[in-house]
Amino acid sequence: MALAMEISTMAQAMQLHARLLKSGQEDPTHFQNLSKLFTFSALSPSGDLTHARHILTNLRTPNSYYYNTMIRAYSDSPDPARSITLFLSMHCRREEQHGVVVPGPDKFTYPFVLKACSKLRNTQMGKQIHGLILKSGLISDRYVNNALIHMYAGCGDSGLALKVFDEMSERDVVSWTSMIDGFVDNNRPIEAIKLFELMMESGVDPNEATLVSVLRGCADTGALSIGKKVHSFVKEKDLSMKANVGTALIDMYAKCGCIDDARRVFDETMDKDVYAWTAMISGLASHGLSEEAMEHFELMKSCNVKPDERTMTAVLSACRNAGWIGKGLYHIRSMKKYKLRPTIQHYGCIVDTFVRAGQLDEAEQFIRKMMPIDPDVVLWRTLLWGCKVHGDVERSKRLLKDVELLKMDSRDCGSYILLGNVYAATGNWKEKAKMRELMNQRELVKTPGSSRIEIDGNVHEFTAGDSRHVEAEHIYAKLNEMEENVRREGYDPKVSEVLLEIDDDEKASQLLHHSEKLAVSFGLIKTDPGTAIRIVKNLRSCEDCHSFMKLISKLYQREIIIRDRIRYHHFKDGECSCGDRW
DNA sequence: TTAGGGTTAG
Repeated sequence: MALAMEISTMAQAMQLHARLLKSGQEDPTHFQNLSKLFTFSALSPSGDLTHARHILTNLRTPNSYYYNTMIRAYSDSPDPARSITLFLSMHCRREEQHGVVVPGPDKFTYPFVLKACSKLRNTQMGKQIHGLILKSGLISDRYVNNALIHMYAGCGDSGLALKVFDEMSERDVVSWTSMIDGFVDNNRPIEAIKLFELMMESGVDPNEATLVSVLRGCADTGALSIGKKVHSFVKEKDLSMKANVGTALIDMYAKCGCIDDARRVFDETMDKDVYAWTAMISGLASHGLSEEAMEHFELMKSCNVKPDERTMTAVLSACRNAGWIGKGLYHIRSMKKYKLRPTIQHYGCIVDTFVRAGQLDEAEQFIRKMMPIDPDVVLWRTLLWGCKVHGDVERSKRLLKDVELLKMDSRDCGSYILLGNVYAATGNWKEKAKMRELMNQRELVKTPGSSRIEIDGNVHEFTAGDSRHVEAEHIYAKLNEMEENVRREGYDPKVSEVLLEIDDDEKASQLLHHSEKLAVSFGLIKTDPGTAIRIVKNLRSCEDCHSFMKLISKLYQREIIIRDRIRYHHFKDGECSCGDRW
């Protein structure tokens, strides 16, 4: 016991360990202490992995617990590759220093090393380890399978993740959650929501993690009614107080256009941390409520919650949406105070603020002279987009020469398309044609715009020019009919009747979604603003949509709210709250 | 042992 009390620092432990090794004595108390110290240094957030590794290296008879714990610690560290290296030494039963034989991997080893593969997005290694698991006979282990799902999804292959999930004989809540989360992370939120529903039908009780994942899926698709159902579930189970679920709810409501509900959840959330505050600030900012967003930021600081990089992005985007250049500059400078280093996103917000205010000179100077880091394609594209909007042909020509956007990221179709548009705006049709040709040569497929809409709890997804939806024929027929009406008579109020008819007969027809046709927006007229927001959320041709909404709000004398990529637009009597900068 | 909240632009 005396010995146990003695060992309280790593140095003492090392010393004693060396002494004991030398004398050949083995004191069980000592090893118990060493094990405790090892676990502490490997697993506590303040732990020192070099110490833990040192202990492991010097053990005479290391058991798999030590190795597994070390692999686990490495997989959570900033350098997960070490986790794989150590795993390989276990796999090869490689002898470490002092002739110590390394234990082989067991069912605890695999989940940790798979996590490292996921973090490194190393599918190849993940697949090889999957092979080893098959050979080892551990493939029926639930934990191992759950980790495999997570690994494949984390590496961007939700198909393989689903294969593992499907082939599992016994699934638990973690299996379901990992798969749901994997779908969300791989931009398949509709499948995520469907799987969640299937999970409920199967009688598996979701936990907080599941709810958080499915709420993220709802936020991505605008699936408000499912989000609301989840919220009721949260209330029933009395989970709403938890900050993680609260944050997911705030984000979901804000992204579905229900800022009041977001505020309500925020007020109910106990122990608001930086995540919850950031979700609220960013939601307010995207709803054009910049003043309130800044008030929340001040309030957050007065509650002793320190902002992080993401909070600052939300704050800067509030400044951007309000057109506050001075404030934006003030806040990006203030980041130093919080020991935060501005990233390209933060600088991007500032450049965008200049661009939106039409201060293209300032924007360019800022990129060239004020930024301590190299600008990326997105930044140059923001400026180029500004040239197009503000008709600064000379600058765009100069930028095209100087910046060589295409070389910076030759796989990014957005640049080609924007450049093509700029050339077209300057009347340079030859160059525009060249862009198209270049895209073809490099075999770039134009990423189509896509949007999703929820009807009666089902989320439908559409891709521009896509005709795979089961009701596609009807939908496109109606779209064409409406488009014809518009073309013939300007705006035709009969359109709303057509829509009502569609609404009664076939629900699917609300899914008027995007093609880059104006007709897209018609579906909003007889639906609530929340639906309107959700439909146009991903619209590409915002300019068309914007002018169309002005027309509709005037004709129908009602308020319409839509959201483009940056903010919400409130149309009243044909005027938009954003000051109509289109 | 495994899963889990907030960011911009396009």
